[in-house]
Amino acid sequence: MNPIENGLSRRERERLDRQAAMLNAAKDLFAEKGYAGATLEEIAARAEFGKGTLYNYFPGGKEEILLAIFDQLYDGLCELIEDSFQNDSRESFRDTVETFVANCFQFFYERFNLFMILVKEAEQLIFSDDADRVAYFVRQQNRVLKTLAAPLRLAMNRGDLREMPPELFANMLLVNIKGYQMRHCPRNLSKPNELPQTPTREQAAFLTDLVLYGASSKHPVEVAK
Amino acid sequence: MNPIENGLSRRERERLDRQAAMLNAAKDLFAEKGYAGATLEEIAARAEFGKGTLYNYFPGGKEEILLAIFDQLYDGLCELIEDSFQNDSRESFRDTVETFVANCFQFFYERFNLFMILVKEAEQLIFSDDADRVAYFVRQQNRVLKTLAAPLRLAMNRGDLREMPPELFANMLLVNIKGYQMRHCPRNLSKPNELPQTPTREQAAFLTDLVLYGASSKHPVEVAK
DNA sequence: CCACCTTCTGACTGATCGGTCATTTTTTGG
DNA sequence: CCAAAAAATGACCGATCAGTCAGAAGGTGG
Repeated sequence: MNPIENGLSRRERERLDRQAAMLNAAKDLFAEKGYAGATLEEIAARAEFGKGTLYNYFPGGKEEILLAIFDQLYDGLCELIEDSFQNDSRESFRDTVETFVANCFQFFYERFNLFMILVKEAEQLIFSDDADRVAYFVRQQNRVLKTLAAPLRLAMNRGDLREMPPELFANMLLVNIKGYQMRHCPRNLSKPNELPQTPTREQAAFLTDLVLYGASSKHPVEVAK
Repeated sequence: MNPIENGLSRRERERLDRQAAMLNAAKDLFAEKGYAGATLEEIAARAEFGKGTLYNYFPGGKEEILLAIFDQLYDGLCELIEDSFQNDSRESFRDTVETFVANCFQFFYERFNLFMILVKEAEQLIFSDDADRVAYFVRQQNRVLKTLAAPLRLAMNRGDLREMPPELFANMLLVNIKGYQMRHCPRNLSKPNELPQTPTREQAAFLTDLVLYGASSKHPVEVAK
């Protein structure tokens, strides 16, 4: 057996590469034609595989592919949370939150078409009577909540936030971001001559102040120091 | 034959009522499950007809139903334009435009789910290689443009707008409204405990000022009188 | 009440597409 | 270079659904 490189054999790495290629093809086609409109044959063709090969990598078929894309999305969100709250403490907690909110907007913006599809499909799936699928979404939701609750807990310990169950504020924050995004969703027409690019920083600041100065234990004037 | 009432026989009125019921069922189901996801059988069932009956009213089948919904949408938009520019001259041209913009936002808001579907399907259809379908959208587009250009022409004659081809400004206005809407699209989750309802009036004012004081021949201070 | 005509209907058909699997192709280890 | 294992493939199958049509239901006018 060949020596192992960064923990994975060549076989395993190639397998992951192929899976990723399939997922990218699927993401493109879902964004273009919707979940129902994209056929497995097209997805396979775009990834340069036969249709049957998809089933070597995703035995659960089309739905497993969709859920794998959800996994990526939730993974990306958790990573984004961790990165945003990477506390080098050079900025105030308020600015850290603003950065986090802006990062969320950016994250959403880069995936607009896909995101809209996924929201729609998620709503479809989560209201199905299949307990497994419902459980899947609950699990993912909780994972994100826990990830965000951790740095919020620290902020509470530092006195930056009023004392409360951190998951509660995590949920409030996420709900506000999603609500704001859904109200202010941009269109990534990938035409460079469209409306100006992501003017979301001041929106992030606005939302941050809104959420924070009802939850922060300090009054805005104190914070301005 | 029975006497005619408001230009239509009972037969004709009943026929139109049934068509309308079918279209409403289709709109609901398209908004709920997307165009691909809604089946003709469901649409027929919701309108309380057999599937075959749909074809008496829409011989072109599912696509004709979709296009009929587009017709309603374009009709509604033209009507909205005419209503908004109903010139009783009691308000300034700027305020008339603001009202028009706000009405557009409202119009969009009331149809959000359906609108998103339609935008998606329109993009799908308009990039098909079927010349008839492309022609249909071009025709509808021009109809709206003409309707809006008429009052703009009058405004130019009154000196409220700089001289230019009115269709040009009509197009600019519509493009801006649509662009703004797509960036600020709300979610009609029909849950009353969601974010506040349609706070779009000040957004309309903002967009109006933006569009107008690059196109108005008068400087803002002059207008303020 | 009947004959005719319109409207309605849902069983049927053909096409599409998700999913399967026997066969072919490629890779691996000796 | 070969045999065996792994991976890839696309013809095939069954389900779904848009669209058809022969016949039922209902209404109309004489």
